[in-house]
Amino acid sequence: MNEANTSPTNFIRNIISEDVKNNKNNGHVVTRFPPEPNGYLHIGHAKSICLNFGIANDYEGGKCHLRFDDTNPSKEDVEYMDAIIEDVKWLGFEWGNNLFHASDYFEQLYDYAVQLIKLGKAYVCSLNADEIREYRGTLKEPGKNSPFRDRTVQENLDLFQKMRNGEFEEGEHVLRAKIDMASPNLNMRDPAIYRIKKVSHHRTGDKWCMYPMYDFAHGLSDSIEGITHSICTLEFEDHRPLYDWILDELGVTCHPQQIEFARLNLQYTELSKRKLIELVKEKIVEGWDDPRLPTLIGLRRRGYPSSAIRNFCDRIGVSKKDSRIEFEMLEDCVRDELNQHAPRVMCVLDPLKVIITNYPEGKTEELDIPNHPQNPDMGTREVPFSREIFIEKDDFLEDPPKKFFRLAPGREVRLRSAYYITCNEVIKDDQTGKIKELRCTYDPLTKGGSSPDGRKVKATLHWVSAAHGLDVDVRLYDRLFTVPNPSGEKEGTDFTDFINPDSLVKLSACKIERSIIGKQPGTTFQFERQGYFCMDTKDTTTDKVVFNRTATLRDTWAKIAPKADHVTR
RNA sequence: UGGGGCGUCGUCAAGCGGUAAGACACAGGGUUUUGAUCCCUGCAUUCAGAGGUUCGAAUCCUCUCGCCCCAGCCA
Repeated sequence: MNEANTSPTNFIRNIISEDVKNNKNNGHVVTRFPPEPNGYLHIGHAKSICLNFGIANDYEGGKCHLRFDDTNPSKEDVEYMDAIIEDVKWLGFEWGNNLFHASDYFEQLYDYAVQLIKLGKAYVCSLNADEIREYRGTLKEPGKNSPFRDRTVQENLDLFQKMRNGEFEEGEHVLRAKIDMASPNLNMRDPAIYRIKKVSHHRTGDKWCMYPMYDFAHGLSDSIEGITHSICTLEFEDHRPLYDWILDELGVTCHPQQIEFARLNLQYTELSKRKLIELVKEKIVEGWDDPRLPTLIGLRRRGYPSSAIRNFCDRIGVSKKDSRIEFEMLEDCVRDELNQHAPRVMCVLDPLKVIITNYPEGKTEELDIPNHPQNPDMGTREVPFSREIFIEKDDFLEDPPKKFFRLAPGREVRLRSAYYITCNEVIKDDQTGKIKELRCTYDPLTKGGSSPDGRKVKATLHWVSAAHGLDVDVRLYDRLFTVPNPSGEKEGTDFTDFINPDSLVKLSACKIERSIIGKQPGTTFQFERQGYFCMDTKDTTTDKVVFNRTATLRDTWAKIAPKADHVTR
């Protein structure tokens, strides 16, 4: 293993390290990530991708193949295949020439099936689907043999050839492995390994009218590719005896070791493909790339850096225990990354006009402001300051509670990197009584944000010059569900019952400093004192910039405020 | 007695017979021109429970309890 940049160890890496030490597989390590192209990748897949590709990276000469498990053309599509390739690349992994498809092996797989028939270990069964289910028995009772179980090899060969030739209709026959109808493991009760599907395949076209099942295709694909460790999720644990049976009966030289780990569950979201598809198809969200979704394409649009996701996958570890990760873990990874690299900028989400009465009318000063307070290498930018500015509505309280130390009548605060201002007057709307604007005075000696006499102010506010600021749309995203485990609530409820109505709040007429002009969509900034925001790649146009909130900043005030004696606005 | 798997801090997770790492969360404190960041400090006498083996057990044995997965011609 390489010394630097390796992921934390886990039980799978322990097994592999032991194998390498014992020179099993001549010391080679080959893994694979085998998605079915029937949906978009999500953060749960990222766990598997980081595991498989991470192992390949960390072991000398290690490889990880990207293989599409495309054995069911009625559910799969090239659209998904392209998206998956894009997502794995984005996550930062490479497979070189090792891009494969189970469909690449259809001919070999067919030969293997023929071989199994010749071995007397597979037969064509002419029971229909319902009958097969009946014959299978139940969890507690054994199944019974199919009446077609004892067809001769020749008869099976003949029938199987005819299946391939398209001489039968869908459902008329299936090819089954001949194992044990009394096995306590239902997967071993003569599982179907080929079924007729008169559907054209996105890669092989109309060449085939029958396709291999997962259990048959998967292990053999692994074997054909020389995979050493076939890592999959827990629900396949019961399939391992079948995986091994197929490879043993066929006597292949490469017999990979299947190892199972627990799939990722994340609080306040859903990671099942079926449910994600439902959210998209029912238009509960705006598409696969909706920033509220845990899909990689959605997270990317939301502004999550791939490094944050990789780091998250390292932090959560790998084990066989069913678990549900707290959302805070992911958020911390995102903040950790963005805090270091996101340039700072000021944006007022909910503007309140402030007129600085003693500042000369018509005057504009260009202030030089650092792009990152802890990292001078990120440079500075010019931000115009003038007599009329906007501050955040939340940053002023006419009658502040004790612990509120932002702006209030008679109080002095700092405008970030600009001046100290003191509020003298509150202008209200005659009709509604709502605060319309503030009249303040500034101290010319505090330019840059510090006073020569060393007096302190308790708060620093972000601001945007009214005449110079740009109007932008901002989308505030929050968790998609109101409960940690939407599918695990009381009986009779559906996960869609718990959609968070406030998961998306659209703001318009937010005011942002104009330094963002010319910046690329997809760039993530820190809006000082607000959070991290990513310029939307889809809806940003030349005359309207749209930002997606990636994450808020940690907000200690939000914790204190409800406990403060009184908060009025 | 259908089969398979899993139970270590609120959430993840190391640990593999020698006396409970780490991360997130949480709670205090310090620094601070972001109530951010950063920095300190605290946070499992105990490993689902009960017995047993041992000088010594989260680790080995026995039983009990709890949770997850499996009856697609899906993957």
